[in-house]
Amino acid sequence: MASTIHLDRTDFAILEKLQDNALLSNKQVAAEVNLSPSACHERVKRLKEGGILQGSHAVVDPKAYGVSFEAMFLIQLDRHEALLVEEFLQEVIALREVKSVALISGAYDIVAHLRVRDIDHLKSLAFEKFTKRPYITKIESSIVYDFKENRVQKPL
Amino acid sequence: MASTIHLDRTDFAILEKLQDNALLSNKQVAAEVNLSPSACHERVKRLKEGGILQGSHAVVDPKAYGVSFEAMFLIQLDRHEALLVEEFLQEVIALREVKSVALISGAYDIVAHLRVRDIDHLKSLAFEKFTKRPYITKIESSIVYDFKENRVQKPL
DNA sequence: TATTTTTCCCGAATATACTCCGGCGCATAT
DNA sequence: ATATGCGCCGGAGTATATTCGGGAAAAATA
Repeated sequence: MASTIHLDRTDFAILEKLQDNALLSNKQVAAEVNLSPSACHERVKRLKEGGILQGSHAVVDPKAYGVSFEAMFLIQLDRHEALLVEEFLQEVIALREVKSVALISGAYDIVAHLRVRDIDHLKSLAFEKFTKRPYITKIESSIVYDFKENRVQKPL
Repeated sequence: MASTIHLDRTDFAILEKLQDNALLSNKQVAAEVNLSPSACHERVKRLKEGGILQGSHAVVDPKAYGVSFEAMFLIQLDRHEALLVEEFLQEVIALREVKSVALISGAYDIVAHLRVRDIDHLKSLAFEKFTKRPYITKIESSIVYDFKENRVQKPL
């Protein structure tokens, strides 16, 4: 079972390297954590099979897709039927402009992170894909001036 | 220059595969986009050199780091001196609990996405690392019930 | 303490993939 | 019609991934 796997210092070192750069060759990772390639390979294999290493993704310049800036919508819903909310989240994440969507507690219910071409695009997105919906009470639309992300986790 | 590179359908197909799974071998990608390995390799090389393919990162189960849930802080600042804000963002993103931080326009100024061990951890994080700061007017603290992310971009 | 068991490492061997290069075909321009 | 450039292919050599067996060290057992 996944949760029963015990991770030692070396495992964390491997995870750190691969979170930083998933394209490192097994040989390179092995060298950086002072292991032979075969030993390192076995660990990585175990981490994958144990569900610790869940995948890896290339990062592509959004400009290549015509994105010029990002925005966020802070959304309030008038009622919270679980089914309705789940359906909404599904529809939202299916939009190509949506980078992420979070369902949260508090004054706002949903935070959507968007990638858009220009202001007109943002406008039409807001009005045609969001505002229209009857169960949305309020949308606070924000431009993202700066966004920083930690792709490498560290022990808490 | 990077922005002058022209991407065709095949390039986008390659980008899509690698965003979905950065560990695909060049051979596999080539097969999926109906190209010989050498031709595919040349394209990937060009995409990297052109700054389109910016890197790739492994995704690790947060539970491995003792994370049990996520939270968000919606933060208001009382003044917006650029230098102060930038410094704050730097300090925030440097925290191991912070997954991402966004500086936005509108009623709130900053959205921080956090990974925490438990409620006590969230509490201490809020009070010791955020609330303390004099220039923070208000923090709206939210639990993240659900979070969905699109790791594969599609043309707008 | 002696013995068993487990865990984890290494090195070698094989299979597979990367990488570069020469040449060909097609589309476009002259 | 001919020339030019661009992108593709296939092959050869090299490097890497992956598997396997065996051995050392630690942990558990008696």
